[in-house]
Amino acid sequence: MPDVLWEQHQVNDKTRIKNISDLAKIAGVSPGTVSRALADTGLISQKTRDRIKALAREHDFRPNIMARNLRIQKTGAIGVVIPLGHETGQHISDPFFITMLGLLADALTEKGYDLVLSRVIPTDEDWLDRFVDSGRVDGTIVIGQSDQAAVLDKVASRYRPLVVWGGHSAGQVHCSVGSDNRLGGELATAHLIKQGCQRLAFFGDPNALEFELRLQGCRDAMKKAGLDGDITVFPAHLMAEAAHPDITKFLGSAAERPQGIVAASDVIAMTTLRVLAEFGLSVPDDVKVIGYDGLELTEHTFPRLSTVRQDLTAGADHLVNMLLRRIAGEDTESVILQPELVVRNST
Amino acid sequence: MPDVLWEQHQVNDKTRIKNISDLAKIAGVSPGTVSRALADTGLISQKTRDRIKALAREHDFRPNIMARNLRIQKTGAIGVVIPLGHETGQHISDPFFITMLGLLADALTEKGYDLVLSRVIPTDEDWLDRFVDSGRVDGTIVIGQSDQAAVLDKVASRYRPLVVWGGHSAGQVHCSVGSDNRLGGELATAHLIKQGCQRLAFFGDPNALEFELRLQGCRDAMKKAGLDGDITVFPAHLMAEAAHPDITKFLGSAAERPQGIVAASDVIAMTTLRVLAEFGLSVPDDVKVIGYDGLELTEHTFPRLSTVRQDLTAGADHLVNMLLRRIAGEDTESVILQPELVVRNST
DNA sequence: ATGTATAATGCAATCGATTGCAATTGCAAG
DNA sequence: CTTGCAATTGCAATCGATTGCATTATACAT
Repeated sequence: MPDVLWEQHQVNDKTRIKNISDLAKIAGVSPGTVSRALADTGLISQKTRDRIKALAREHDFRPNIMARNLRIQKTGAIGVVIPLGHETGQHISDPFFITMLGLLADALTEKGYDLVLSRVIPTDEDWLDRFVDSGRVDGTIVIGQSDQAAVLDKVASRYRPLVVWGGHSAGQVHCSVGSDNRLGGELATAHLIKQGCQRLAFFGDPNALEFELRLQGCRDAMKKAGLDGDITVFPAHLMAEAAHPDITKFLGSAAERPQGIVAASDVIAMTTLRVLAEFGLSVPDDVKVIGYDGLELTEHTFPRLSTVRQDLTAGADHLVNMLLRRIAGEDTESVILQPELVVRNST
Repeated sequence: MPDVLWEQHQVNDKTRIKNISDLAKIAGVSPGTVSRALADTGLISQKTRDRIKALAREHDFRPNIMARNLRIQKTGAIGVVIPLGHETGQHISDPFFITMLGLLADALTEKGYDLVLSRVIPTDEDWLDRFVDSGRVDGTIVIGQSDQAAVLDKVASRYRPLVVWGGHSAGQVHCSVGSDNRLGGELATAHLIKQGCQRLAFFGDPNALEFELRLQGCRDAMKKAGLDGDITVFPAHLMAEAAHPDITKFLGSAAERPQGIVAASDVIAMTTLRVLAEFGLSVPDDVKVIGYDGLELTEHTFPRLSTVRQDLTAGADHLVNMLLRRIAGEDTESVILQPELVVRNST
């Protein structure tokens, strides 16, 4: 351990290159030249450029990013914000967010951007303004509209580099990427009906835009199948911990137990599966359950969960590509991806 | 006074306030005064301070963060990096990472720091140097040592603001926070033995430091129980997708099927549960399985998974508190948290 | 050589906020 | 009405890299 301290001293008292001017001095050129050499503009002769780069490597010097950012007026970072609007207790560790976040991290890293993560609980209607105006990021990706569609529209009308993962509704101002939630809901419901379900329930809070759309899809399917009566809507919480007691109560007291349950998300579906098991009900024999999202964890439930898969990888790629185009000043249209029915053992 | 207001509106309608000098101009003071007023240094008289703040709000002006960062030589951001070393295919969406990430996001946000996320696949031994020297962050949290303990030690010897989630081993240079992995492994194994298991297996790759420690704990427990023969070590992959075929093969061909399985992580345990179900084996009757981490998802498996819980919330809090202290120049000791045995239905 | 075109480099002004120090104002006591 | 001291405010130099424009070095042709 003493050696360590000693080493530090050694390194420190030798010529410590702290900025471009220092390097310029020992290279015998001007700071501007160093800057250009390091930046690989074609303006500097091969020879001096190599020499400067070698020196930089030798002293392991890296240009100060803050100064660079200030000068070029860019941060090199993209903000990813997760609004937890319609569900105050909701946690960022929701598997869906997390999956999306990981994919975005990969896509952004590949493009050379940093990802700054922000979990926001919308308290007033300026939360997004504050974030985008903070000057910390060059662009912003919002994951999920929650119940904040109005805020998103407001900001989008003045702030270009903004894209949103979520549903698309008529007249929407902000640019979004998401699956066709209504179609997805219809696929799920039609499948349940085909499996013989008549009494259906929808587990999820329609205050979230995407869930609302999925629910509409459910109704579409029922209409097409000529089923009368409405689907029972139960606004289950998003988080498993919170949803479990709710769903238990609902299923325990429901006068007529639904034969088929469309869950608004895989996490809700998983929780439902567990509650049903606790009631001693068999899935899919007694009740059929289908999820939504197509997360990897649906492979590991028992029984394996049928679901409506959204291609999140493609979605993440779209989000970052479109965002970069918007940063570059281009205009972009919202993208609606095709959802895909995945039939496994729970239906 | 009226003239002033009128003038202000003129300005407001026409030119946007871009920087502190603009605001200083319309306030009739110097830029320095504006800076001090907005920063709430006690140096500016109540009256002018209020006036300036009001103007700032009116024009919704916020000082440029990049300029501020450059001047005060701080970024206001903390890097969180996830090295995916011993497992190239491993994905950031691993539930454990994600959970930790969410907790860190909360803790950092609360302290006023941004979180910049970086997923790194260590290709050479300079990956961490590059990150910490990039100048984008004031400090760095590494989640998981993976097989990169040497790199962490190297960087830690010269870069103070670094803390690591993971195991603690003798002579370790970097400052870490983590549970007592060896004890945790022992707890899990002792529990299995107490439930009557004799032939045991450990699922997980000991190349990762934490897993190695957990495995040592397993051996400790066996020794204490006087069991002869070693525990069978099977280096299952971390990701469920990759682990599933592996485990299937292993359990299908193992001459003597283990009676108890200690999984190095909850995710591995979950996958094991699924494979066993597919073999038609009953848990816990035929085989007992215990996980490690105590993630929330273990509540939702079937059967509910016994596991060794690490208090990740406390861990995250320690990580950020210690990091902030290190940034402030203090020294900190590694922290070892107590793991806790959680017995549910899989053992 | 001499001129000219072109490739390399240097110069100095930015980007916008912070802050040590100097200058001013305010206020009270003399 | 000074003088003195403290409370405010202004001035100007930073922080470090980038870049338009000016200038010098090099190459090539005549």
